[in-house]
Amino acid sequence: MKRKSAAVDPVARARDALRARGMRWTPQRRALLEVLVEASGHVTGAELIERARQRDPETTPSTVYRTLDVLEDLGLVSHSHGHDGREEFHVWPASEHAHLACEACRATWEIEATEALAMTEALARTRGFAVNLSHLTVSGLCADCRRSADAV
Amino acid sequence: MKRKSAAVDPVARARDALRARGMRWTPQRRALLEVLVEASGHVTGAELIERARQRDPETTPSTVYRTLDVLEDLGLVSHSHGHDGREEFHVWPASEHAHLACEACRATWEIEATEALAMTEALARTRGFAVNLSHLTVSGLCADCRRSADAV
DNA sequence: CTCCGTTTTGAGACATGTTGCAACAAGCGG
DNA sequence: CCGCTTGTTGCAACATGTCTCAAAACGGAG
Repeated sequence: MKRKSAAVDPVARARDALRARGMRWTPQRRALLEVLVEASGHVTGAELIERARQRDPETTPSTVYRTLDVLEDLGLVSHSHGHDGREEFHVWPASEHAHLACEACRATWEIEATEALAMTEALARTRGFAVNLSHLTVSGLCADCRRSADAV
Repeated sequence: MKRKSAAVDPVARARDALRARGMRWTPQRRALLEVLVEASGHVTGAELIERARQRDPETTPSTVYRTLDVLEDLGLVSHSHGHDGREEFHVWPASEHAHLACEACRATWEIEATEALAMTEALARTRGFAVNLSHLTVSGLCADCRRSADAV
């Protein structure tokens, strides 16, 4: 008998977190959660809508975006903006981190909190500003693209 | 006789810069440039379209955005993305700088290159990554909003 | 001044989100 | 099991950009 433990199954944990806040567990939210457990790394809003539609073609964008907002409040996803401003969702971040994005080749990397510490601490000290690291995307040119640009 | 010196008038300088690259000087570009010389600080794309329409109601969005792209190539404007991903244009930046944006009160500040140096240098050293500081917006909570949040 | 090649423009479709509002339904209490 | 209350959904309109393509026009050559 394969029964999932509520403490381990992320979908069940999300459900409990919602209920604990007086929010509701709906088929739409369940569907998106199922999409999310199968996603990894970064996904755009459009991709999530696309995948949710494969399960249920009735899926509407506004519900997806609203659900993502709720899940972000719960800390289950976080979002930042790519170099072009499009939203990118990061699912179940193991640790808080920022992103690095190359404007030329579009590759991205993660910047762990420790690596950004010098800046976030400086801002906290001099301005009392609390940086939202998860939302941060640093763009520029990666080492490879920089070399290519020099060659021109 | 009030004649403008080409070396001083920013609109004339933009015109020359365009021509030097084999690009053309059109009424639409001139109109946007005139809007820009009267703008200061940060403006969103929508605001620029709005203002350009006050001069010429025929102004179309695609032309405005394309012109802004061209002017960014020339270094006359730069753009970054606000906390919600919307474009924000910075006109004739005196110096390269990043932005700080409070997610709660929407206030913004500028971060001079020296202040961000610790991070940009670290990324250059460890990853060979060249940060595009002008495009960078760091979001989070400012000192005031952080206090308010604590109070809740 | 006219012609021509090339760059720009404008129109409209499309992409990605956001928002207001009326209808719906989750989950609680009887 | 039935109704209520209140959180959610879906629709449709809007907001902000981007892209394609034919038509217009800049600006240099003749």
